[in-house]
Amino acid sequence: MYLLLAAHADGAALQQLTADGSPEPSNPEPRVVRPEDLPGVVRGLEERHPRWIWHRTQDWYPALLRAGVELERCYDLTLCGSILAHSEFTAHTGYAQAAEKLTQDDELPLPSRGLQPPPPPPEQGALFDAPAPGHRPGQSLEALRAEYAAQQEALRHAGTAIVTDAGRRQRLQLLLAAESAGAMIAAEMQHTGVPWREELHEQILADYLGPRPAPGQRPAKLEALTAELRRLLQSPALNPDSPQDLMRALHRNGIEVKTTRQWELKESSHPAIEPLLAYKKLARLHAANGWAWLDMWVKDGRFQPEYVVGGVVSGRWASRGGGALQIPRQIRGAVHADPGYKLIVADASQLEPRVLVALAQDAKMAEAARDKDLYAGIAAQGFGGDRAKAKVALLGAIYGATTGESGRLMPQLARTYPRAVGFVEQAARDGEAGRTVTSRLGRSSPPPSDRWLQSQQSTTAEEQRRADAIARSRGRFTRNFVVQGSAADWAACWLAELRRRLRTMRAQGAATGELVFFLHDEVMVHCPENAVADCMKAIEDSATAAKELLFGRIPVEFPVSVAVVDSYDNAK
DNA sequence: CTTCCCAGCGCG
DNA sequence: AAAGCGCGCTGGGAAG
Repeated sequence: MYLLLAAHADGAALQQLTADGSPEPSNPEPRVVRPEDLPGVVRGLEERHPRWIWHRTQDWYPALLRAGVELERCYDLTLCGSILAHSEFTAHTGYAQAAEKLTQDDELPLPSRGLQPPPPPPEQGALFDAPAPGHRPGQSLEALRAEYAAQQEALRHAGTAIVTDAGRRQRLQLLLAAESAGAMIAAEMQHTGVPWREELHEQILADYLGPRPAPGQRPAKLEALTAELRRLLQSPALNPDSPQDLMRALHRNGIEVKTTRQWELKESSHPAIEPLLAYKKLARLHAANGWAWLDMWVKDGRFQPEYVVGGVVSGRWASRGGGALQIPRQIRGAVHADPGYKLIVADASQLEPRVLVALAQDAKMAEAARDKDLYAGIAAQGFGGDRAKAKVALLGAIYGATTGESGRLMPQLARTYPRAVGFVEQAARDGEAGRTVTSRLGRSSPPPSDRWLQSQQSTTAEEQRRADAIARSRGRFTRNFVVQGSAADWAACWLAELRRRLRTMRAQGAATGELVFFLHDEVMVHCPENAVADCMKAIEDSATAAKELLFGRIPVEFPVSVAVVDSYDNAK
């Protein structure tokens, strides 16, 4: 059952659709629901397990969650439209071509075609008080119905320009489902929040920085280090937070650095370097995750960041507010389970290299990937047992390293694994030549930038040199895109499978945990102690399911390492 | 005064 | 030990 939910002047409009996006013949008339009635109506309809179709999950779902309504599945027209408009699998369809034309004409697409920046978060409670999110032309029930029908039509023809390919269609359909599930999970995780103990955070800050200072003041430890630096560098007014100021002071003392980055500073043995590095470390903690951050972002024991699904071209999520995807190790001790609960922290081990093995179908590397430690397996096969070397070489292949040790190891890696290396090399050549590349499930890289297109017109030798640099830069991007994007495909499926299993457990009346955090290849479940074993199994089963959804039954393992802890800093 | 960009560093 | 990919956030500092 498919239910389209759209904004309406009097609240919301609902219409039942068929799978291809036509009005359901037995019940074709839309129904208008007043805002205050919407949660109850939606809750009632949910019993029929519909797929909710809406312009953006962010428009509707947060407010429904606040009203206590959780839903099973949805179809996010904006996120799916963005994928379909750019995917190579649908590039030959009218849908993608219309989107392309809109881009060229520089018009605002309907409803989005993935070209809009992410929307600002809706006002608290605004949905049910005001006439609805985005009551705008182009987002009427009829416009959204037509959009859904157009997307389904494009999906039906997924394949190549010559032939519709059931495998590609299935993968793309899976991606759309996983992306939409991701949008729901993002809203649910924001609603739930990460369990965060303010007093533990404050204790960490006090240990590192000293007591909380007055606003605008440096904490005691930073103040002391500043005084020491001023003395050692004979610069009484030095502001160590100013790179320019700092650079001048270093030069006056014969420390000839070109930047003030940590690694360059470490080259020098001047006595001021050690306190300077200490200062930088602590200043970062104070500025990024200090008392101001705690005041701003943690309320009632929960950190509730906004996740931006589709915020990264590769399919990874981004986040907005609070730096949710950059929680530093220093303060992870503040992430702490509630009494009677545990945190289950699981991450996919060496995900990107394993994804490369599967993409390239490199049988030799697959042998190495049967090891729990893929790098050790590779080291044994081609690097004389030197794990560090194997790791640097493989990551270098995925990122496109050209210089340094990583670059030097590439020939050796290519000899041992011609298929795997050949796969990323091909992606790099495609990117250099201005072609797009595509993840396993069908998310394609953006077309070449204007800069790249401009550079193709180069005439002089100097221009040609710059054009080559631009092409190589795009090559590194597309080389990485196929791996990072397919890893994001896998992670999206993992997350969606896990959510489904956790919901099933709860529906069966079992104790179960809640997803509270997701970070590229890592999930955190906040879980009653008596449900830990079942949740761990769900996490592991979901990882296997994700692998098979992407690649079928292939002899490559995607192991997850799982830690059951009270506190995030004990998770590894 | 506000707005924008950069350097630097946190995460994967 | 950094570099090769992808992000967000901060303070400083320049531009408007």
